[in-house]
Amino acid sequence: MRTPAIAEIIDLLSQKWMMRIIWELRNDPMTFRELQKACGKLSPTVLNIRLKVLREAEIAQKHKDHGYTLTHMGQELLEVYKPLNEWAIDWQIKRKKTKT
Amino acid sequence: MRTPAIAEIIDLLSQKWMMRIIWELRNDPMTFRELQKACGKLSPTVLNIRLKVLREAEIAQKHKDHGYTLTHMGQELLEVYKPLNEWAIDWQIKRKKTKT
DNA sequence: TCTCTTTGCTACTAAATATGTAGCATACTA
DNA sequence: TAGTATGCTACATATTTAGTAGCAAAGAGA
Repeated sequence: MRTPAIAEIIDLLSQKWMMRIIWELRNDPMTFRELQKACGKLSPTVLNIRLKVLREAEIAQKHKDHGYTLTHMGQELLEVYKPLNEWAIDWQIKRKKTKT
Repeated sequence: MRTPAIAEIIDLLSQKWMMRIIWELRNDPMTFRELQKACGKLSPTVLNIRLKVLREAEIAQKHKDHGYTLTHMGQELLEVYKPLNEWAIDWQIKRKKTKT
């Protein structure tokens, strides 16, 4: 029995900063340092490792001149963030009601 | 400027094993130990911490008798996994073509 | 040509987080 | 009443991340 596709992407996305980096790349293109700033306290060590993985996974790519962009697959992955975003807004509202 | 809802859920889901635990909870209900086995090498220490966060976030809940289940919000979050799963299958196919 | 910036990225140590194993208290089962 | 399964904690070891400094390459301006 082989690893299901979903398990593979869950593993990849579960690494710290991974989802965030993809999310920040929605504003194509981003330089290495812009990405770092956008994420807050993300060390260059980790960013470099994450970008390497994202490139190998063909989700992001390095642009000729400067900066990084999402590949076509990457952009389609970004589409998944939409329902997540909608869910998150709902979640925030419902939790506010529950609190205090 | 407050934290966007999406950023909050990205932070939560980016913790190691978090996405996986939610995914495994699709087969409601799961005991603590079943969850641990399902995830592979997930230590009880971490599982306990994650479950606490998930309960506070009202995504999972502890069942009276044994085991854990997703809340209503949790089940709706699981819906987001569907487009992710479809994407992942596509991704796996396309990457196979590229390789070797 | 000589600085001054900005780029992507590496090195290295300290801090944070996860693993792995043992085991405890409770509750149910035979 | 001994056995088993439950949720969970403790703690030492291993892995991962943060934080800072800095380098080599590329471009801009004087």
